Amino acid sequence: MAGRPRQFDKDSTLKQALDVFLEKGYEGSSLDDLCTAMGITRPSLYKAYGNKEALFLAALSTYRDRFIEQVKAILESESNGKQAIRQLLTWIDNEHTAEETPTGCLVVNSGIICNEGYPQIADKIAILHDQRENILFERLKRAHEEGQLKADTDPRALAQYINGILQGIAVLARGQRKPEVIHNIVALANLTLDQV
Amino acid sequence: MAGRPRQFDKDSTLKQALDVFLEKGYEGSSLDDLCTAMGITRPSLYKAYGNKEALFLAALSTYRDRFIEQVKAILESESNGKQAIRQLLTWIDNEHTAEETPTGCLVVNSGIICNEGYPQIADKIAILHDQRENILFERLKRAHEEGQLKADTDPRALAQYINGILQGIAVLARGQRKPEVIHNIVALANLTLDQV
DNA sequence: CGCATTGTATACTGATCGGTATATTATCTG
DNA sequence: CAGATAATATACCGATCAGTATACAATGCG
Repeated sequence: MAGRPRQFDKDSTLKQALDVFLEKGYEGSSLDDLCTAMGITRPSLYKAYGNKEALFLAALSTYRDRFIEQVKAILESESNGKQAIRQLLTWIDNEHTAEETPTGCLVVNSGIICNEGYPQIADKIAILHDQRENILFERLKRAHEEGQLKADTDPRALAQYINGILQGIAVLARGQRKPEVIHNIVALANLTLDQV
Repeated sequence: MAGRPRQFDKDSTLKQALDVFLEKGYEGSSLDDLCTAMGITRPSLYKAYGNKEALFLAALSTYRDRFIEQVKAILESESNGKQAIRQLLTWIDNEHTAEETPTGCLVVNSGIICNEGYPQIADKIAILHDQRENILFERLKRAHEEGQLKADTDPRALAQYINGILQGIAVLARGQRKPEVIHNIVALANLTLDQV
């Protein structure tokens, strides 16, 4: 038998929680912060999501889904694999320099803090890192097979390199650095792509 | 008139505090954690360092000093600027893959967490980031002037790129990733250096 | 309507946080 | 030794943390 219906939209409150986590990090986001931003009270939050860690994991999942969806779309938008990676770098550049608030990347930010003391989060972060690398790898492997990369280029190593570039950019975007810095990094990463 | 002498070595306890901050981050390191690792009690810590934030800033300074000293030595160990950067990348690689505990880089780790809520720390982190970039820039500028880089290469942009690579590696080193990943990134960054 | 069910609001819990007041201990000076 | 000074140890402070017990409000079903 159904009782009183939930008086908020679970997806939109989750999105609001995600914004808080992005800005303040996992430990830095208190339940007061979260409840205020989500416009609900603590018992409602716990009924809907379980606890703080489960809420974070749920937010992390939506973040991952959004991110991977966009990355896949970009990687498939170009028939040339190398060109697809260049598009990805440009997109990441815009993504991290357009916004006002320097939030960086939730996966990178959380991976730095939560590797100890929060095993569930650490495990999930590790999986997300692997997923990212693998998406890049799959696309580059195809490019390699299609002869768009040099024969002696290792698609796995190249995927790890691009992934590393993305993480370096995420760190810089978290600070209040000038957008120019990220532009320059992307430009030089593109130089690398000329050689593989 | 001197009273009771301090019963611990301020430098060595600072080093122990640094290890805690490296492992657990600023917010994640409680005073109990710090006092236990340092082998002193809270009042002693406050007498010697002021408070938690001042202790962290002091630890950050020693970390900076150690880091910059080593970087400068490496950058000056080679007469060729490009070769010096390659040495630096190799050193960073060893540094982040040799140790057992994945600590990453204190500047990178702290910059991600403390950019809001701890203005003093955020300011210092920003300065340290600039210092790092400038050390790389100075060396690359010299290399440029000595004709070791292409005429149209911008030493500033290249310094920012290398700095970004170092930060990406620091993120990866913080996780429990395979050393192979960092090796591959360094190898591809070296490819970039062939082109500048 | 009456009842079961489920979400919401208020107010609270024990634990832990950074920081400190008080008292004691150890040193230097005279 | 006596007194001044400074570091130590114990025990505590208010604030905040994540999480919850209790009471109330809103729905569906009969």
